Amino acid sequence: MDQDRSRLNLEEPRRVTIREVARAAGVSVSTASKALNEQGRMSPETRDRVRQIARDVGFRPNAVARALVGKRSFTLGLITNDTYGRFTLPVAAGLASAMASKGVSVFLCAVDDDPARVRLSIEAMEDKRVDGLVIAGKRIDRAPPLENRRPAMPVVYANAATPPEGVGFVPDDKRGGALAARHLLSLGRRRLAHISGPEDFAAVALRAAGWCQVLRDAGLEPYGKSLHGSWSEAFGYETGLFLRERLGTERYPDAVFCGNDQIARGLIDALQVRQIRVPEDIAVVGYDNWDIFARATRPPLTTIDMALTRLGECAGLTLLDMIAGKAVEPGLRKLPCHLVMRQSCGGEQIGDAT
Amino acid sequence: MDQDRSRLNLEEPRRVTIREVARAAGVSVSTASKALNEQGRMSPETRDRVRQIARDVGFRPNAVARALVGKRSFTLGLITNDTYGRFTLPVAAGLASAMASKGVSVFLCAVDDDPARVRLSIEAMEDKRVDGLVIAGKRIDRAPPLENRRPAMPVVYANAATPPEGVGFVPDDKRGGALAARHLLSLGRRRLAHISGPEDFAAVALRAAGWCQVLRDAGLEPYGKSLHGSWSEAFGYETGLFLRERLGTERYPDAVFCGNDQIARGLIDALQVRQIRVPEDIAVVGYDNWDIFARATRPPLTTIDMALTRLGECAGLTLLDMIAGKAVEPGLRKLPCHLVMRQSCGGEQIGDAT
DNA sequence: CTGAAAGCGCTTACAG
DNA sequence: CTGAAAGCGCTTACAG
Repeated sequence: MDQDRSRLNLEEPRRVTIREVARAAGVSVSTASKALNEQGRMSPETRDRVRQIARDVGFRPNAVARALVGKRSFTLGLITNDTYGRFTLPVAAGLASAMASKGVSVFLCAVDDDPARVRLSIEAMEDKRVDGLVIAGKRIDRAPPLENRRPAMPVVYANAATPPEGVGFVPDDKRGGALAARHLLSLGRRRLAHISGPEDFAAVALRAAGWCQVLRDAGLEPYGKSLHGSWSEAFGYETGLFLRERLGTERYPDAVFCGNDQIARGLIDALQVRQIRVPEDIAVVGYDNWDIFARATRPPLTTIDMALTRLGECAGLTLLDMIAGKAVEPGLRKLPCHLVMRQSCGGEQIGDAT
Repeated sequence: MDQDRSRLNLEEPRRVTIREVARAAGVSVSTASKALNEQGRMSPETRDRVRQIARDVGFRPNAVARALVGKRSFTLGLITNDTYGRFTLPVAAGLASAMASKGVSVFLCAVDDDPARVRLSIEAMEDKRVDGLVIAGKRIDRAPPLENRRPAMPVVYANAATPPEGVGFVPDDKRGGALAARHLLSLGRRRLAHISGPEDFAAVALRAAGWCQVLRDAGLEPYGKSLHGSWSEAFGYETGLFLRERLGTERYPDAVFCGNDQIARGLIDALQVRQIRVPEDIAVVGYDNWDIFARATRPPLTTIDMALTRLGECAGLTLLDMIAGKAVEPGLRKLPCHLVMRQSCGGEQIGDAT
């Protein structure tokens, strides 16, 4: 056993405790604690001496002990049903990195959509006394199945359905749709078609609503039927092969706004087969700014970015406020999207904003 | 403040402690503890009574207190520099879910490649007394910059460079290359070309080595030069447009093994432009089994799956062994890859293994 | 078989 | 200004 440990360099380092710091400084443990935490009044000399010695011996307070006495663990849980990761990944990255700079660590709980795993995760987070929970999803009208469990700590929702009295953050999809419309109008396009994902997604309706409203404000109607299918290249491709037939229009549209980048890519590939030029004949705007797609499309895709990393940051910072007892209004926060220009719309290329 | 709490349903639930369970059961705290943990000898009656009462009042032991006294936090850290997420995401999912079923939670630390953030993360993990650390990367010949810090707890590397005395898990890329070669040979292909990523990636050399060895054992030489470029569709596409020229061959190959799915997809798109049929004229094998690419390629891609989710699981389970003090041999474990058949090679379609 | 005591490493009133 | 005491919620020897 000792052999094994040494073979793997596992010798437990006997970590230095505050007691040893206190003794080395010739003060009591409580004085050492106060010096280290800048609490209460004390002579600058002893405070500095304690801190210097702590630094010298490499003292680092045991966060577990601190959590036990302080009722704060400086720890958060992230519960997500998006194991596929398209959405949670940027959210998690933004959250973890914003929290790291506040000294807060984040537990990752991947739960699929299994209520039993959700329950287990929440219990684990409760047992470990996390200060708060971020509940993240892959669509804004669903959430991991919490059933009726109300977690014993503050909760913030991120890119997921938020209950009436909860606090949640989602991308402003309506504004995203409006951005796409305004951009295409500004380029002089007038026959504006829309192809999107399944109708039962709230995001689909919101993006379409923002899109339509801008068109109507400009005195236009959406060009042709609005088309719905899976969030896949296959749907975009198959639609692109028979675009006029599907839209029920005589002419081709001169612009298409697609509900995500995959649909946009499939569409563009099919238009190429049909010898239709993008952006000359048809301008295309995608949605998601999923790099790996948007950049690889020929031509590279102009698309809407939902700023999910920022969403993760905001969710975390708000959760920290709630944990600190600050007043936080319940409700849904819609975070701004932005347009990333590449080459699928022509027009001025202001460069790649990513 | 009380208003705020109630508005947000933040009333701190006064969680029940073991002391209350003990009192309700009419025993001492130590007896209650032993009953709950099945430690020591005691009469079945009191044990059952205590446990029943604990269940009734919904007692859940405070994991923080347990960690403090037990020197085990049932907590792991995952440190990754793959914020892009292609590799870490499946690794993290496999790790977190395998650990969850053991009652172990995983902290997510995204560090980019910034040494300062690595140091901060490791210190945070040490302070929080995690039992062990998984260090994950995006390529097998690099790792997050630990500098000379040796973490104060057991470490396992996952899909990252592993130091001589460390324990690491990587996909068996050499065998992956061999699998691709054997598959194409079995389909009767004989002019076998290879296109891969940048030469300085160890994975590139390993895949090529496995590939070449199988060819040589079959009395063949790789067909044409082996080509290297970025891990992108663009490289695959541009190579596909001028395939013979790039390979330096007179005829087209009848099969191409690509270093990743993106290159394969770019290649296939270009071959379509050139009116070359896949798989009839050229069979194509990718690498990664990145769903979103492999399925969307026309035709869907036969490719090598690195089983990264399983890699995350294995890394976690081994780390648990090390934490438990079991003997674990240092060294690199190469985990098997497997071939996923779709339609880019023809041959028997045994179905989609994903 | 059961309980009193000590202790994990820290912080926080409270005396001096 | 400094320290002794109590306590966070548990577990673990050790007596009885």
